[in-house]
Formats: sequence, C-alpha cells, structure tokens
Amino acid sequence: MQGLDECAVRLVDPERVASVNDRMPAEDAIVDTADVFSLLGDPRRLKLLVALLDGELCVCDLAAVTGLSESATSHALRLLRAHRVVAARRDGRNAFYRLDDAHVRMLVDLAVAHTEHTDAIHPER
Amino acid sequence: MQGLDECAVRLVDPERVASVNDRMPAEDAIVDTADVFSLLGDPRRLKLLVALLDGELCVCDLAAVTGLSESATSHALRLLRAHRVVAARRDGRNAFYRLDDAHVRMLVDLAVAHTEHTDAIHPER
DNA sequence: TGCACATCTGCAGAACTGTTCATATGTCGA
DNA sequence: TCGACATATGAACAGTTCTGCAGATGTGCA
Repeated sequence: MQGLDECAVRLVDPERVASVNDRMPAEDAIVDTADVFSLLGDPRRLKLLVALLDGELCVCDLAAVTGLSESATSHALRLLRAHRVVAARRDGRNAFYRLDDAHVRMLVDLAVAHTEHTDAIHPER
Repeated sequence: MQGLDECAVRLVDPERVASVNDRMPAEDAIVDTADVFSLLGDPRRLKLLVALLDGELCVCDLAAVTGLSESATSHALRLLRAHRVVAARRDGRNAFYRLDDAHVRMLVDLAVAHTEHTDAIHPER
C-alpha cells in the first residue's frame, strides 16, 4: 500500500478520480455489500436460497434439494442465519428455514430470471 | 437403526421438494450465477466495479481509487475480464477498463442504491 | 425415563483466493 | 535504438472457507 493522496501516485485523470471517490460509498457499506454478494457466491448456498424462494423448508429437505450432506447444509444455513439472510423456526424436531431478507430475495429472484434468459447462450471468444 | 426408505434420505415434505427441484435452474446455471456473485463478493473488486459505473478508467486511476497496488489491481481486472464483466481498451501505454456486462452493472447499481438506503442501520450480530 | 431422531457445533484437514515480488511485454519519446 | 513507463503475468506464500467427522443439544414418543 502506498500514500493515497500524495506521493508515488500518478493519475491519468485526477478529476474523474476525485468525482468517483466522491460518490463512492463508505468503506463499511462496500464491505457489507460485498459480504452479501459473497454469500450468494457459493453454488451450494445459492441453491439453498433458490429453494427457499417459494417458502420455508426444513434442513433435511434442503439437504435433499441441494445434494449436500445434512452437516454441510446446517453449516451453510448457520452462516446465512448469522447474516440474517434466512431465519429459522423450530417445529418439534424439525427446523424450518425461510428467506428473511427482502434485498437478498430480490437479488436471487433477479439472478434466476436472468438465468432463464441467458439459458444456453454461451458465446465463445 | 436407519434407512427404512432406500437411499437413507428421509423427506419431510416430498411434494415441495419435488416442486422445488422442478423449478430449480440447471446446475450449470447455478454455478455460473454464483460465479458472478462471487466476483462481486470481494470488496476490492466491488469497489473497482462501482468506480467503473460512470465510465472507463485506466489501471493506475483504478488503483488509486481502490487503494490497491497496481499489480493487485491488474490481477483483479484480469479476473473480471476473464469473466467478461469488464473490457479493456488500450490507448498508448494506458489500458482503460469499462463495465461490459449489463447484468452486472444492474446488480452493482442496485447494490449501491440499496447501500444508500440502508445507510447507517447496522443491527448487531 | 430412555431411546431415536433432527439438527447443531467445534475441530482439523483440504481446497481456494488474493497479495506481493520479480520479471515480462508492449509503448512512447529522445 | 534505448530507456522510462504502464500494465501484465507467474510463482509462492498467507489467510480464508468449506467439508466431513464426532460428539452435543434438544424434542417427541413409548
């Protein structure tokens, strides 16, 4: 890392840099947002969340849907729960999970929708 | 004692599981989507992409904005480029990068917008 | 009360990711 | 053509993340 403002940094377009810096969200906000994306960035977790789009499911059903072991499923759900992305409801011996974050729901929905469009289109290059 | 069924999988709500499985996108699609989210899941890369929302910037300016070393910036951009999220244009000795994926742009835009709403609201954890 | 079940948790190894350092490539100006 | 510069790349190392395992917790039923 080097000095941000003064030495050793040559800028090509200092004005743009300044204006970009200006509208750049606070570091915390960036980190939080990246955290959320990061949670969605694992295929297993993403599948878990997609499965929950329609409503709550219990751990063993989620394990079945995702193909994960129940332990792995539980670990994943714990992470998601820690970030308030899902919430759990206990019913007898079962734990039912549901999506609990409107923002995340939107992102997942959106991703699935886009998935269906892009379908099999895989341009080489 | 275990497995009365066959494959040692007991389901609580087999119908829901079937219907969820039904509308679950293909594995490939899930993985691709998770890949994209994963790219957005790193604060440095996310910052890079936010910086590019307004238009192209060269590597050294991007390094300045994100506070990354130029090498790290280059590596990050390479990754993003490999996934067709950004594209590069060479102009003399400089390389100008720009956002090249409408879907990603939308996600980043959305995230930033949401960031501004949620502002300082930080429930404990 | 005791047992079976569903889920949770800590731990340790494996796999992955991002950074730096060193060096390579390609461009410009003298 | 040479040297300074901007960026790219490869290798290696450090930190993080995920999984399975083993055992813990909590619940329902006989």
